[in-house]
Amino acid sequence: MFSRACEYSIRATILIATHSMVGERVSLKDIARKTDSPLAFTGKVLQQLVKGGIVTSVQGVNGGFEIGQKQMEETRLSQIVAAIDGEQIFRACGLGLQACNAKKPCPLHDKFASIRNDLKTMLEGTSILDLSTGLKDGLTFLQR
Amino acid sequence: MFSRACEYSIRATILIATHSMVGERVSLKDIARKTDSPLAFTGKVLQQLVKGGIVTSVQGVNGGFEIGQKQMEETRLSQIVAAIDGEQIFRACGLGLQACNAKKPCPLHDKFASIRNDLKTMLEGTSILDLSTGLKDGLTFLQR
DNA sequence: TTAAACTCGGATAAATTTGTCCTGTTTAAA
DNA sequence: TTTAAACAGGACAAATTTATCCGAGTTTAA
Repeated sequence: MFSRACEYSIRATILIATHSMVGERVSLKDIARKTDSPLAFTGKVLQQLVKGGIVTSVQGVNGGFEIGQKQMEETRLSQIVAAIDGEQIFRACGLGLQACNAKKPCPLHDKFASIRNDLKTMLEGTSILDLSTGLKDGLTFLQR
Repeated sequence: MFSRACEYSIRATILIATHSMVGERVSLKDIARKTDSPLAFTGKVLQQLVKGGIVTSVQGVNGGFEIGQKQMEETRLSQIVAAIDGEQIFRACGLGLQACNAKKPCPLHDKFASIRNDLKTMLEGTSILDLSTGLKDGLTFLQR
């Protein structure tokens, strides 16, 4: 469904949020370890999120990644997905046809659009905070 | 959502069905042209469908691909997807975590499982015939 | 001022997916 | 029986995604 890069970025962001909730930063090293993600590659995708204004990074000793309280409340999962995988997933035809639309639909158009819209609605309705509270409370997990 | 190979295979199968409805075979050449797919690559994925028993091929002059009436009624889109992309799409965790399940869920588990099940239900409830009739009647399209 | 703990970013490598090419085999018809 | 149309399949090439490596810059604290 999502690319690896996107999966890593979501896992990382959720972890960062649980630390930011208690006023801590997380290093890339810890992120990679606690989300079972390749360190250097995760570093790359996190840079994209920094550029996208979704998380903040601080260099130097005691540096790391963090996300503001307001950011984690307001940022939607859809924004992370869009930042890494692009908007295609929200609009693309299920059969890969460029010209497919409601007026000239592919055979799967209606049925697929329905699912795709449900996905979009779900991603737009889910904040980073929503995903992070369960992890912080030990109700959900990020380990492989 | 689906791989290119899977998109091509679905497009090809739908086209084959519209021809089989009127007792014709379609050549790979025609399939590639009418579904805007790369010929040789589409040939490969069609071989997988032949091996999977979803479509039938006939070699030699006037050969081509076909699908039986019963096959197009009974074969579900889910079977094509499974034959090409595997079952992962129906079971995988949204965040790519191997160990994610209902008892030890990832933060997105419930919301994602819901969408994924809707997709599964849709694919299992859609037959090749369902997709082909609209195309045959000129109500839907396969051209890019 | 030096060392250590960090992120940043370019280069490169590995793996996977996508795509092409070419040769062989089968089949029907001329 | 020859020829041409068609699928089968191996080898290879291109493109994309995933992943690693390394040097450089930044910041804190000893």
